[in-house]
Amino acid sequence: MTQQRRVQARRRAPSPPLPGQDAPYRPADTSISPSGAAQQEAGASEAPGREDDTVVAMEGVYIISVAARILDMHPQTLRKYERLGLVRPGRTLGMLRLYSTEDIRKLRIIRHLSDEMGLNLAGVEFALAAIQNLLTMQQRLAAKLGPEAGEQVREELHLLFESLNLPVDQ
Amino acid sequence: MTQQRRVQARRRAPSPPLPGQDAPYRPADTSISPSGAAQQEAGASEAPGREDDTVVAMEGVYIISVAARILDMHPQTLRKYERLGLVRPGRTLGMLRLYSTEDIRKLRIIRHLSDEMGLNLAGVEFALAAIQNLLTMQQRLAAKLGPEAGEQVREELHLLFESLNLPVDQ
DNA sequence: CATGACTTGACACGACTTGTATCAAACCTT
DNA sequence: AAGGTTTGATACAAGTCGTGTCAAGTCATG
Repeated sequence: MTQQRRVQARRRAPSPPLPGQDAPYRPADTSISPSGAAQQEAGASEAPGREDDTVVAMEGVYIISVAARILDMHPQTLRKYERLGLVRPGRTLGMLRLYSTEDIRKLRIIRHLSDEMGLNLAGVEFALAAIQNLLTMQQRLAAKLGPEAGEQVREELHLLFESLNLPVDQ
Repeated sequence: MTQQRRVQARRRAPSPPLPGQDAPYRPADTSISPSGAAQQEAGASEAPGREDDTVVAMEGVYIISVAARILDMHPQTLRKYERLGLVRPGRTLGMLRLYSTEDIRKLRIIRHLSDEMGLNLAGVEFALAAIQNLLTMQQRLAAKLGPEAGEQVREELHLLFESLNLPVDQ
């Protein structure tokens, strides 16, 4: 009843747009995806002027500066998340990080768990593991119990995610 | 692979057994349970000399000092948890907190989530809600799909809790 | 080859969280 | 009435976490 929210809403924009060396624009080439593709797509999703959550999903990979812009997160934060094992972006031949759209989606969930729900990184790790395990559990149950029971399980899981404020699209 | 553990193991015994006023022994009477019952039972589960997790479950209620001794947690910590809505102990007529064995069990889970797994309190709240919702989901599915499918669900949930390191006995 | 732009890892700082210590006041039992 | 305990409030120390900064390395371009 009392149950205060304890949402801190730290992070996010205490810093003016100072041109510090860590929020650049044009990425180095990738040597994996067709040369320059990441750069192009990143530019495309930035140009329309919409700023945050509702960026249209696009296929492709992004180097860290572009991924950071898309997510509105600090590049150092993304690096730290990788060090802690929360995400695992690919690498170019030159060892540059490459964030896939799947990584971006995962990072959005991480951002929600951290900012909106106030979890620390251990909690984020736990929640991600829980989501992952629940989804595979759903698969197994559907395989074992047949399609209609599987559908019931899917519905229940949907309700669960909803009541836990987990933005999982299944 | 790299994936370091990030277990901090803070709390727990940086303080010598100084006789500060907040770790007493004999509780005040309760006026709800038969007079002195809490005290007796607390004494019983302490006397055998075993110290921590494997205390045999007993029915009864405990005032905060006894509960704190049983759990090896600081009374102030228990009060703070109540303020945050994590536990909701009963009260005597004189407003003393009364912790049931169910509360004790819940507090053990909280302690595990916090100490062993490193979750902050927001994460603990999330995990507790997840556990609760999963258990009621299990009930609903068993009711809808019948006993054998219900048993399958129960098994899957057991595996889930296990792989998430959640000490839930179901 | 030289230059510029960018990323990399490492370190440090400030804000916040959290368990614990401390205090005066109120309560209960002897 | 006296002693012991709980209560709520406040304060402090240690840890967490996002972010700023730096030198060194990599890559494309002129």
